[in-house]
Amino acid sequence: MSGIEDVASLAGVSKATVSRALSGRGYVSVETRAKVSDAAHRLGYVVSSSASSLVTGRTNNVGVIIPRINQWFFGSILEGVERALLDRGYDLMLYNVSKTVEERSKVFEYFLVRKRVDAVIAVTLEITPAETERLVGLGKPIAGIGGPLEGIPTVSIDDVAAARLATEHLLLLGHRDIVHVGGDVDEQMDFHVHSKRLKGFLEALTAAGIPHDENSYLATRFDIPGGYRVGKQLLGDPRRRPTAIFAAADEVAIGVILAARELGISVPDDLSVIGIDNHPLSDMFGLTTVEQRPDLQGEHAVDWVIRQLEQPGWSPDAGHAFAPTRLVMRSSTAPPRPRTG
Amino acid sequence: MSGIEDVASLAGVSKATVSRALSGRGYVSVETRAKVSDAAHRLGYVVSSSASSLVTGRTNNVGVIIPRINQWFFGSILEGVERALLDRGYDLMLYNVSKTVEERSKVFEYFLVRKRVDAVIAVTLEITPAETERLVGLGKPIAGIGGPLEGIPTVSIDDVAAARLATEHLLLLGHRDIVHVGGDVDEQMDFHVHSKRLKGFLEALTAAGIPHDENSYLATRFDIPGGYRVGKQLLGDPRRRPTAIFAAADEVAIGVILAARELGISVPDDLSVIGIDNHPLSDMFGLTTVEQRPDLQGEHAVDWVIRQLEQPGWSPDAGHAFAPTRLVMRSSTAPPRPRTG
DNA sequence: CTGAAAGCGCTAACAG
DNA sequence: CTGTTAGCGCTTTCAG
Repeated sequence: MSGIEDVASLAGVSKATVSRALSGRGYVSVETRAKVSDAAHRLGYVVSSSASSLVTGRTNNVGVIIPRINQWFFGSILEGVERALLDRGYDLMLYNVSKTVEERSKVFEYFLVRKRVDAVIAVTLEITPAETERLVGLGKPIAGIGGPLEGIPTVSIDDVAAARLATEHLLLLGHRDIVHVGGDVDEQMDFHVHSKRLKGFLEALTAAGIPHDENSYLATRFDIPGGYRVGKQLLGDPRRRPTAIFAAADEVAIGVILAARELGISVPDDLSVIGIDNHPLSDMFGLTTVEQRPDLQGEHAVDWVIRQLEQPGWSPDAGHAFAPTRLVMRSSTAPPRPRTG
Repeated sequence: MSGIEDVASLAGVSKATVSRALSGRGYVSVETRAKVSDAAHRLGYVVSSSASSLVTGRTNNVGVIIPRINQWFFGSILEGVERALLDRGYDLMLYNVSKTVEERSKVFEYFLVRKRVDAVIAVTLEITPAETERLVGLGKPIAGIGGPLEGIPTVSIDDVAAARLATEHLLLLGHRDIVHVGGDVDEQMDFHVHSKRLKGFLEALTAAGIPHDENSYLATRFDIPGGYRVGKQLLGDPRRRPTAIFAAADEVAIGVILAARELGISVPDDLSVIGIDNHPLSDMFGLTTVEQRPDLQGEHAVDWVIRQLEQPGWSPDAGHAFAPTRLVMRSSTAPPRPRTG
């Protein structure tokens, strides 16, 4: 494995010139540059990142803290972040951190501090003020995705607006008897998501002058089995059955649809269902949904931190950016069936 | 950010002693060690990984090359690898590499070589001999998960045996008319998986003296919509309908079940279905399956590379290890319905 | 535009 | 058991 010295002597220049030629920093004549990169190529030379980091203080690494991987939302974020990072020449250091305190502290106290990363992207992390302080104290660019993090710029969709949009769609179709199935407070996502989506739902109902009570809302796990379970329970009794359900996530909505099918309830004839996400399976189930693009949110966060890295002094205008959403209409919604009798 | 020098002077010892005390390498008296770690703690000192890597040549980083993230099998592997790595004090550098040549070469030629990783774990990568050579040429421990990689130790389940097990289960129940739904050759996983599972299927049929022809096998995408599509097509015509289907992955099996339900075909009364994976959704669909644990495969690969790192000279006995599988029986399989008439 | 020299912060002999 | 010393491989002034 050849070093900069080898390249220098093969090219007939000094180490300094090789460094300048290869890194692009500083003036090098065109022909010298050519000679150098030729020599580097022939030797298969590649800079030692440790040596280079040692002197520059930059690692070209971005740490990503994410609570889980094997779930569409999180996986998509990770894919988006990864792509964006690789594109820009950075490496991605993955920290899959669950909610257990020890694991978290291990990452916060130990891994992240070892001068291994230039910046940090935190995904839907509900962190304590102390942890935030620690992160910020590193003096490194940080961006969050998902929940708002006090004192850290974050990107997410506008959960309230998305929920309102979904609810309004049902309202516009003529539904009056709508139930919202949201997420469990201490499961999966940070709870802001759940409360905000509920808020948007209630706002839309209120604006339309539709009354609601505690039966208008149900919580369950944010996955297909969670939706299925709640669907069975909610749709089992024909007298209590709403004409439409707004699920806070597509997976939940799909679970509801599966439950409805098993109960012989036709979607959308007897029941309209709408979700949020545009999950890959949603198309197959004809699910109407408010699309969010976690991968783009990931890219956005990457842009932020890299910009801060490359233009020192720059910082995001606002503490928070909203990623776009849009309504994707499919066959799971329709006007309520006119009452017979 | 204080350096080793600061700790040394606060503790009243030399830099070398600090290094020894904190890294655990070399002899240090108990009391000195205490003094040193106390000082380090008070200063919030943490080694500079670049400096340390520069001299030791070790980065405490393991690179993971994986073709996709947002799919149960791959996500589970990644979770398993991540957990194992963090446990052992290593960081994980993620390279999400699709099949496009440019992306791959970028990783192989550039990222991996920058002395950034001590070892590499390659997940279901079908790499060219040249790429293998490049990887091996790095002189770093490598392990593969999934497809066998020529010249690289790998871990995977025994696909042939797993498929045989699934098929034998159906056979034992009395099924004679079984169709295998496998994966598209140029989709998703490397094609060895598909051909091996087909092989196991055919072996079991042959051993049982059951004839098969080209209609015994169908390929589709390894996901729920893929299974659904093929299910609709295969089950649409009552005269061609088999009594059982062995899907090469649970997601495909679930798609088949959904298709069957829509066609009014009862599972398992009219059709038995079995898959491979034990996907989280399988329970909900009552799917009988051959369980594989991608997370454990990930841990196994981590063990291998770390062992090589920590005991130089050690190498896996065999070029390949089989991860365990087991049959998880649920309600989607039953004896074929006795012929009427 | 290029070269010489001085480290970046740590570890690994080697003596003591 | 501990200190001294010499780099690891690069980048960056600072002169030319």
